[in-house]
Amino acid sequence: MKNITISDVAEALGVSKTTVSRAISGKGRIGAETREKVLAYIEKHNYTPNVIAKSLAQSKTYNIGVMIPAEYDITDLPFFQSCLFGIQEIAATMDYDILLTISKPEDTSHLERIVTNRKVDGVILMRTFVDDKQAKVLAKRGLPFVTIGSTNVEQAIQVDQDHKNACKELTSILLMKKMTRIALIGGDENHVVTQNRLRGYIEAFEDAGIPVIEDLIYLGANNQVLLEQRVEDILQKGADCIISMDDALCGNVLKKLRAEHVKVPGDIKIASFYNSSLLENNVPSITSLSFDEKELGMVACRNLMDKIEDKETHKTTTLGYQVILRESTQ
Amino acid sequence: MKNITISDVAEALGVSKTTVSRAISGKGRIGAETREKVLAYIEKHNYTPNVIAKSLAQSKTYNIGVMIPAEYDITDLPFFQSCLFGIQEIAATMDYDILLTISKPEDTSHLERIVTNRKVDGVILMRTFVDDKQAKVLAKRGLPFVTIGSTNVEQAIQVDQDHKNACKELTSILLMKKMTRIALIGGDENHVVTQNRLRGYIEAFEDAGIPVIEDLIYLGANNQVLLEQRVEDILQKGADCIISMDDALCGNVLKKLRAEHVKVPGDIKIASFYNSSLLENNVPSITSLSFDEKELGMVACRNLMDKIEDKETHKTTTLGYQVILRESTQ
DNA sequence: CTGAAAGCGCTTACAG
DNA sequence: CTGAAAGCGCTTACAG
Repeated sequence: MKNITISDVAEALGVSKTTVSRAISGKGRIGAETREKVLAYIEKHNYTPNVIAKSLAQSKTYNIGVMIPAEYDITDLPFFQSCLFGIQEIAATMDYDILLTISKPEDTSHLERIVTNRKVDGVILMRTFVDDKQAKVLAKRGLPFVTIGSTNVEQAIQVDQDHKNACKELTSILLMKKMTRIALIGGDENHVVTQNRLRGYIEAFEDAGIPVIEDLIYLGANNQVLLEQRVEDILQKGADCIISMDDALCGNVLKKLRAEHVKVPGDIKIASFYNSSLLENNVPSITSLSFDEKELGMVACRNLMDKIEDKETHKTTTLGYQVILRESTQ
Repeated sequence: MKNITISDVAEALGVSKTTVSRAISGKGRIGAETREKVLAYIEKHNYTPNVIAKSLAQSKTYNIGVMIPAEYDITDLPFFQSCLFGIQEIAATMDYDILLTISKPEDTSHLERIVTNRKVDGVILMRTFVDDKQAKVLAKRGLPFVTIGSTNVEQAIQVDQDHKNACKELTSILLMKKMTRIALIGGDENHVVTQNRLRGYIEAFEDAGIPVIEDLIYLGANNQVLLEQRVEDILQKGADCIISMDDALCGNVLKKLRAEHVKVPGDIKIASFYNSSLLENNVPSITSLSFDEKELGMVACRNLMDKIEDKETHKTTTLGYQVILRESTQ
């Protein structure tokens, strides 16, 4: 039951290992006839190459690392799963596999381990941070990597959804609908994406010539108690709309409003990000920004593959969005 | 910038590669003094072993494969993420990495590829099926593997949550509360777990000496239209309670009930599985069965590691559950 | 306790 | 177009 190797094939066919290797890889000159002969034999005796040996000889692993941040709310966000799906779809077609790592973004030990152990040819970071330790590690090591989300680490190949313009367009529409006291509740301030959304929000006000009410901007709400306080605050300040930066957050906002007997959209309008299944069943239906996460993963992976194989790559790719207006802002 | 190898260390220290290898691995006799010397040098020049070379020499990859089913509702279920988290936590401590593959359970091509390419030392199947192609492939290849969920494939090491008894206890409680027309809406009939839950449901009726109403059992509801029809059916048949086999399903049931102006728990009681964030914000709060997914992943991984290293392993492990009674069944 | 040597299964200059 | 040989960086009987 021992595995058949390239030597076995060579011996059986009376050719050299070199020839067999060439027939398989398609690299180097080789006679058509010889190639056919080798390929036929291989097929018949179903020889399968030992990828580890190939790895060692080529210093390639045919693995890509995918880093998922271990966040408190990770179980709430379908985002990563959809995205991963896209990555895998592309990777599989190129005969690459995915080495998955879940870790806290400030803890680079897992990342350093897989890099040090040379277990991957490149890495995809599923989320970027304002001070991005992981991106820096990769830049320093000189390993190809792409970030999902923008970053100021120069060496990164970036693929991003256009959160800034998405948030800007949403805010503009709300302003057009005569809301002006629009509260913005945000996720982690260390996420680049949070900053981008904020920028979009502000630009919308600027374009409309309406002053931003700084008081209504709340970033970094990361627990239920704090969030409830903020919602109370917002209500007291007489806001006419709340934009939440993700559906999990928005779900909690809605919960609090319900508890306070505040009607949506009667008393206050509501909008959210991601259009995920989390709020799918909410009554009223929730206005939301929608992105294509699977496509995002596919593009990220394709770019990484290109970079690994030293092909030309776009340094930055930005994907679109949809604004879906529903009952909650009517 | 070339990587320092075991030969470099050996040469620098005037010892043999064998000695260096032994100092690092801790295998084989070696003098304490020599070992210290090697270790110190390695530390100072931060030598890191080439895992690929080690792999080739040992025929080990230090990777475990994790197979996630590509299901229509995968984005809805936080289950896999929590479980994965547990797996990775254990794997990392053993210096193993996770090779993740998402694929349709009837399509074994991805699995066969990673096995054929010898990219993993063992596999965890995240879900089992009544006719489990993936488990069969692994059994045939003789690779160590553990299944999350039970299976009739003999070679499998199984780790499961006690869905049968969980469902039985829940049903018993509902029966005790004088509900008897309890509808059961299930997921895919090909999932072993679906069958186990059904068994628990039936046993509860048997134990109570109450006849099961076959008419109220609906398995395989996999789209919204069909589901809505079934809910209409259930209402018409005068059921007093609906148990849904997962929170995504339950969310859709609740949506339909709301549309029909049926009050929960006034007109009908509701119970669900998983106790996930999906229904966290629902009003009324939903009675649910709760499992520890992360623990599940940890146990699965630990068992696989043991199997890979030829240690004793429990052939079957069953983890507990909690019944959380809330407003929806009051 | 230590080392020389073969081996893991490929790839790839180099030579012909 | 084809091959002999060295090399990738480890591990591991075997001998001493």
